[in-house]
Amino acid sequence: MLRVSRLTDYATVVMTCIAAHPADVLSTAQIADETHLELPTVSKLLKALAHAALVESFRGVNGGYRLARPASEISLAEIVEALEGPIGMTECGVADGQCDRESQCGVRGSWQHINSVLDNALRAVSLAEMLRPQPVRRKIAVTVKTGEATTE
Amino acid sequence: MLRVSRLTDYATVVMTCIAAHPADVLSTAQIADETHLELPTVSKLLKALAHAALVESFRGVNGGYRLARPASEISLAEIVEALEGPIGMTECGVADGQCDRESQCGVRGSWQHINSVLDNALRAVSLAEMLRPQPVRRKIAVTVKTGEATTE
DNA sequence: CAAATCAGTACCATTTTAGTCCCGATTCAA
DNA sequence: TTGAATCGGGACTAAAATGGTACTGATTTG
Repeated sequence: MLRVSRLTDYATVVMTCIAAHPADVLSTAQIADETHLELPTVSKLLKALAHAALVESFRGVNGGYRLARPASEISLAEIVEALEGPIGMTECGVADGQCDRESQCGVRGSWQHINSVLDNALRAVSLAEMLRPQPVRRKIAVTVKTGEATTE
Repeated sequence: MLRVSRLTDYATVVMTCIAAHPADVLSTAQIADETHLELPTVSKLLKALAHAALVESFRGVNGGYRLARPASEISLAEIVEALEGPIGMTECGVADGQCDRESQCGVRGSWQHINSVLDNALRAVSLAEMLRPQPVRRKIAVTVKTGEATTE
């Protein structure tokens, strides 16, 4: 599918929700309420985000979560990594022993290049930017179905 | 996991295999043999690729497959789309009715930006480039686990 | 006509994902 | 000191996607 998992998608929503209240410690229940996500799901997400040190947790009666760093210093890449592990589009090891053909190497190299571009893009977007209502950059991908590479 | 499916990975290998024999019509069996992939799997891949008009098929005794266009005019994006449908990392519709909060819009916009970057990168790589043994571009992504954005 | 080969569909097994639940640990407050 | 609120961690289940297989039919060549 070439897309991020739904939980990761949710995680960005949860993070922006927390970032929208920089001064407060929000409980899981509050966050679930604001984001309209199920409480157990939010709980699971927050555990992963806390584990990645993107949010701070506080136990006890008035406990909850808060950003571990300013929103401007948290990148989309970090949120993705917190939920899905290291960023990379191919398994690289899967097709290992089977393809010692001449063609294989080129494929590997190309995929690694794609990985690098994607990684940089994810790292360049901060949580603070995601907070803004419409931080629309001009270039929106128009996926042309029947054409060839239109951008070249 | 933010990665392309294994079949898509295989498809790039199959395509480079065909591209390595520009003059010939290769049967499914030959391709399976060269790529060391299972024959039924290769067959399935080729059907998808033929359906997307990336390869031409020929029936009958000496039938098989051939590139529909020169390798230089086929992009990685087209191969990915042939196997996985339109490129996009979020479902955009999933979190639709539930998040009319202020934060939501920014998240959407940011993901669309990422999509656009990825789409351009995939479109910029041609099959011909994948054929070359080591077309390594310099920037290889080093995914640092505990640091923040190191590439910025 | 027979053999080779692609086309299409349907099917199954495994893995992954999403979501839920439970119980222990911690903190605050009465 | 007791109890309520809240996080922490793990186990568990159900559903979906994925990868792989099998079967049947159509087409072409000789």
